[in-house]
Amino acid sequence: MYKANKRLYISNSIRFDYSNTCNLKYTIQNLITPDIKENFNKTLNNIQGDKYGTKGIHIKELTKVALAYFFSEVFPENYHIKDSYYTLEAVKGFLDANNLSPYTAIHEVCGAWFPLHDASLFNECWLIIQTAWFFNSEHFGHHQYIDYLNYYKETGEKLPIDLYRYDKAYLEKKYNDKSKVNGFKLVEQWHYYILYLVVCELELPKTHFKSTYKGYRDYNPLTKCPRQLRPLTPFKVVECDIKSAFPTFLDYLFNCNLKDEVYNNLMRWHGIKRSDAKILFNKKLNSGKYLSKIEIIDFLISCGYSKRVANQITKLTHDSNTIFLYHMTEFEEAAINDFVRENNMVGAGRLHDAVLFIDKGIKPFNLKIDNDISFGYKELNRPVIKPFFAYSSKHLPYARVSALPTNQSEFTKPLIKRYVLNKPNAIGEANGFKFYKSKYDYITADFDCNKAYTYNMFIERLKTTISTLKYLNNRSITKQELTRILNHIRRNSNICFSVRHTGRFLVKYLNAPVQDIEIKSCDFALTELKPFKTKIEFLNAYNEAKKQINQNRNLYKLAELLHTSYTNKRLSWLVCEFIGKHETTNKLERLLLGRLNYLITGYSRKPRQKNKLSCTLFNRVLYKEGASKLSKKECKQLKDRVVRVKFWTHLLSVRFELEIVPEIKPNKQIGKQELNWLKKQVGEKEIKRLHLVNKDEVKPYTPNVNDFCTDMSNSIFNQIDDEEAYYKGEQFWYEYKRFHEKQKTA
DNA sequence: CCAGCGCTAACGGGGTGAAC
DNA sequence: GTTCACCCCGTTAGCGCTGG
Repeated sequence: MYKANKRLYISNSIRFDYSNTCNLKYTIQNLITPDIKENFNKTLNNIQGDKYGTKGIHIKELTKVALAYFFSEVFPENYHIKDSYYTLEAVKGFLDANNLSPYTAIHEVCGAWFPLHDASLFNECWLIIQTAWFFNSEHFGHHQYIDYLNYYKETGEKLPIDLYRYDKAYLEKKYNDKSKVNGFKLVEQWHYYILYLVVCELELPKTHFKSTYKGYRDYNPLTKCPRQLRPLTPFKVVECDIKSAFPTFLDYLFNCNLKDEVYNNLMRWHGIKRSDAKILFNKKLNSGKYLSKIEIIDFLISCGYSKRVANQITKLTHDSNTIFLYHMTEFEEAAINDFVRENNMVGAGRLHDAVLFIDKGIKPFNLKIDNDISFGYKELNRPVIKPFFAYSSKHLPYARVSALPTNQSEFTKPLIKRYVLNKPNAIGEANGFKFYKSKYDYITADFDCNKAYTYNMFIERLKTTISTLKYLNNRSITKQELTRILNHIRRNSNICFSVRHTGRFLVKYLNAPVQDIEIKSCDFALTELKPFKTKIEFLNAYNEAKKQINQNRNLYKLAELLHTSYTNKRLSWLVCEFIGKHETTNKLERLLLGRLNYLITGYSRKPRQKNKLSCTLFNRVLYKEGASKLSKKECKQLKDRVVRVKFWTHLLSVRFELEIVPEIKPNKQIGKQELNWLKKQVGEKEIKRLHLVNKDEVKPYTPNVNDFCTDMSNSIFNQIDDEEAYYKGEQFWYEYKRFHEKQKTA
């Protein structure tokens, strides 16, 4: 049984002395010099082609310079270059992941996305590295066409024709040729064909390529490459050829309109294929030496020409000065030149009546020139779309990677990504977080891409996202929006996957019915968009926010307790439970409570039930109950304590903007003493919590409960997700006013 | 049937040196 | 001194590839 023949026909002259996975760190680093750009440019302009004996630079050397240019000018400088990056395979991976060139690679390699620089020689670098990788890859150096011919010539047996995947008639025709097939030669032609395309595209000098001009035609490496091998390039190639070239020129010359009909008539008349019709037509017209004018006129009439025109054509076939072919190629050259000029195709290479060029994604060509000559547009190859999935290890700037772009302008129409189902009351807001009394429910289409997924999990997550977006927006997302999302993930996360393949796979789910929607719940939200750099940073901020809110809440509770007691003139032992287990969390509140209780009752611990009355400050001082029993000294001390309690009550009332009881007038001197005492206990920083924040420091925009269900598309809560990162330069206090208002109305 | 180029085997001319 | 085998080297025919 015939096995796939993977014999390589790579001759020494084109062989590379390193593979795609060879680590070239030392070589590359030695080539990185301050004048790398000039060096790369100089080397490019001296590229060796198929001309024997000239001293151009071989592609394998040029590639090393291109790699040095890549790491010097294209690779972002703020990323660490790992040793494993110094290979052709890795660099191609980076170029494929973030392709800033207009070209399209046929084979995509799995690589991390980096913000590459669009350096001045990026396109040159891209083409050289893609080409070099291709020459070293499994896709180059063998082909079924070569294998089949070679096997036949060596053994005299034909390999199974039904397994042949290309033009079988063409192969059969080649079997009949008696010559020896040199696979090495064919592959060399293939090699120089690709290099010549690159040289044309980049407008490099062709001094090291064999190219001769004769009979209005240009004989270059393109004309030497077998037709079967021409679509096999590292990049997308397009061919534009003149439709029915010679009949078109005859039409133009003799003012008739047959064109394609000529070949059609011959095909019908003789029952032959189009390619054979072409040969027959030219065979006859080239036979001026052997055939009489009458014979040729008869033939032309059978093609569909009128007698008058047929007669005029024989003037060309029987021209003693110039052969018929040159009459045609003169037109051919003019037509090609016009086509190239009109479409401004500087990078195109001529192949007789056609031009070949590396595809740059620009399609609207002027395919008809000089009114009558029309050109065909044919893509010789298309990208091979294969799935791949892996994780890269590049450093990510943020702890959480959102699957959906945060910037609304990424989408043509605004997309709702998140929807909050109910609105609980807020407890408070600090450090960019907002906490709620209870958990609230929400639906989100987003997910964290900075987590480890298997390929299947990842696809399922994306399907859920598509479904949820459809549910939230009441419409299916478009193909473009899907591509934007996939590109966003590829760009910002460590997940390496084929955007082309995944996109193509997911397209069929765009219009699928909505799946079960997952409802999540959470008791906090974020008020800012800027991302955290690490997970611990998020947790620290989250905990800090919780702490600040709890502290404020504790202090407010104390203030309120004191205030109401004072208002009701029932000032006795204060009982207040604080949130927070950690010693430092509510040290200030506990100290203050202890101090107040001491001032009010004279005890540092809660007195026994029976002494309750005697321990109330107001009972004894304000109402002067039993005051006569006290000594003068005791009276003075009691009055002093009243002043101190008054001070605290005033301070806390101002702090939380409570309505101040009229008779309270703080003594500034005593107040200073009290504050100094507390400062000694808890420190300067903590004391600040007792004072209202400067109004200017408060952020102008503060989201409120109305943000939730009113205008969904503009609400900040529908743009960001929990944990969606945020960063604030300076810690700030967020006062409690809003919370206080909520408490009142609740 | 025409054109081009590249490659290779075959051919043929000229020089050389051994054998007669 | 003549002859002939042999080598070197340049030319050429034939076949490969392309285009119509």
